Amino acid sequence: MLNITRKVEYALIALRHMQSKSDNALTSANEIAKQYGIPKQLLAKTLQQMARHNIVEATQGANGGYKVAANLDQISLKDFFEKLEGPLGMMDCYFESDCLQMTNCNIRIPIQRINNNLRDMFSQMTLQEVTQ
Amino acid sequence: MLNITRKVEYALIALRHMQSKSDNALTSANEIAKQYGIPKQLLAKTLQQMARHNIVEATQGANGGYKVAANLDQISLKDFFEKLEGPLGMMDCYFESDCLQMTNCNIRIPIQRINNNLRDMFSQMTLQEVTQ
DNA sequence: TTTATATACGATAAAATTAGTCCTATTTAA
DNA sequence: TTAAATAGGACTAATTTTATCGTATATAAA
Repeated sequence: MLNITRKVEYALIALRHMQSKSDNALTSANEIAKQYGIPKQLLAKTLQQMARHNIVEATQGANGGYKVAANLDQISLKDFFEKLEGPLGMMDCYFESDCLQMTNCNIRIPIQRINNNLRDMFSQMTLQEVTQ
Repeated sequence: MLNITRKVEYALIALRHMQSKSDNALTSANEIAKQYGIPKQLLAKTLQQMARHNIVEATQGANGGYKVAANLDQISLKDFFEKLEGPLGMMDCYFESDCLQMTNCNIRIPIQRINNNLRDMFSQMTLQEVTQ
């Protein structure tokens, strides 16, 4: 319960791998996929998604690849998770309001308190802490 | 991401509902299911599971039902979640060690740190805080 | 200019998990 | 004896997650 997704897992592995290299070195999706036994296409999509969010920078073509583009200590884990997977919360009604039971629901408020704690916690942790 | 399951949600709704009644009053699965629009059978199973863990106490037969049996302020949310859904952690390798990539994995240690934070947070919150 | 190796990305399929239902047994008050 | 309730195993349906397929585009190097 409360598992992170493979996508996030792969993204973290990739970031950490890239951070261990010199600043301008490029890393291909293939290289990471092989080394860690990760499905290449899925990893590629994840890297592309990070590129769209300017977390990594892509270089196309032969000898291309990715490198870290952002200051990872300025990106909270909350933001990182949300960039990859969308809203971070224990129940959807934190964000959406189309639950039919809303008027009857007796745990909405307390769940929101928990949610806030959870989001605060991940807001205070940075990507750097995981990938350094 | 990081959603709780319906089972946990239904359990919380049921507990809160029961807590709003006088101490020895019994509540049937049917009553809760109707009032909150929850599938009755699924709710019943959830109540049964809580009964097995002595969170609620069941009375069988006609006019039977459930009532809160435990001191909810002495049960952490972590324990509650784990009673209903098993190990609480962001990645299974926190508990299991059969991941083939273990030797290569570069994020195991940092993820364990996050996990510890997460578990600590839910260890410090009580069921009572959600259901009061 | 061709080829090989990359990224980009939409569409779809497969797998796993979660949610819900069905059925039967047992218990107990009326 | 009947009705209403819990107990729980087996199964089905729905949803989400994970992975693959196919094609387009970019670029370095032969």
